Amino acid sequence: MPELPEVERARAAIEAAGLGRRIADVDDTDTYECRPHTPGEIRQALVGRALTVAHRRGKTMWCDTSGVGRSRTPGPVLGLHLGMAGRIVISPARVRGPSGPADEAASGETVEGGDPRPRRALPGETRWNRFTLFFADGGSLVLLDPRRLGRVRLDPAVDVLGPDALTVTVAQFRVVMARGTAPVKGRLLDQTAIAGVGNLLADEALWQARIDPHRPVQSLAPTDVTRLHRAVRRAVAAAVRLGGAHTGDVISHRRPGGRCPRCGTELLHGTVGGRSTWWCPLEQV
DNA sequence: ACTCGTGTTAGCTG
DNA sequence: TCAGCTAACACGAG
Repeated sequence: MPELPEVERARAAIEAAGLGRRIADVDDTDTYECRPHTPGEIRQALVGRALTVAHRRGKTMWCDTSGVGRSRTPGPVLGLHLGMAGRIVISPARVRGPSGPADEAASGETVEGGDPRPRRALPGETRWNRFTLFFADGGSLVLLDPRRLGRVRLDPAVDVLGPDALTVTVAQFRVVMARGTAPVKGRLLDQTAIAGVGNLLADEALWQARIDPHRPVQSLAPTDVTRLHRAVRRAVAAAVRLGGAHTGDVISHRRPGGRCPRCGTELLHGTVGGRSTWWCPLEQV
């Protein structure tokens, strides 16, 4: 799951529970998740530092890091991407009991980011842990990612992303939609055009705006573009508020036999912009 | 067994 | 050179 709303939830979790904790060790040995870094490279760069700020643009997160010890020179930026199935789990500091760390009691609560829906992973399940920051206080920040399409990397390129979908202005949106022949859904999914719209949010916004996902961007009238801009921002904001991209009005109807929640027409299914797409053939024109 | 997929990107094509 | 498209990635879920 993650689209922008789930990533924002993960960012907020890091902000709430992951900042200012000294990094004592790092498990960066998953060569898929940490590509193109080699095992030990991220560990070497981060041990002794702490995360200081958690940022997000679209579906990409990145954290600033502190200097080591008393050094004021900041460390590298830690980029985090949840891919298609990633989650962030942050566990609290452990309180050392009189007989040592073995009988610690947790202080505070485990904080999660990413898709909030329940899943099958058993408590204590670690096989999907792809990257871990072990804090000096005994807690940790873990990136879980069954599908291994997430990415952890130092100093990620953020400037290649388009404006964030939550805050994109209508002027920026017009520029993005002004050129080319791509289907409008494909353009919405292009992270260098607009950052943060994934497959579900794209279907939801196009349905809200009553625009056929196949329409070439150049064929959109100015009123279509302004309507779509509003629909994108509203759909993303509502999904952030409600807890995920799956909360959209049309999303639960994206299945064989599913009908348009407004007019009852059976939704059509196809591939647009390389992704599975559902739309109302009567209203989306 | 087999298909699908809420993301990204290298590589191909016109 | 560039926009657009496809396959591949990796692996769980139905």
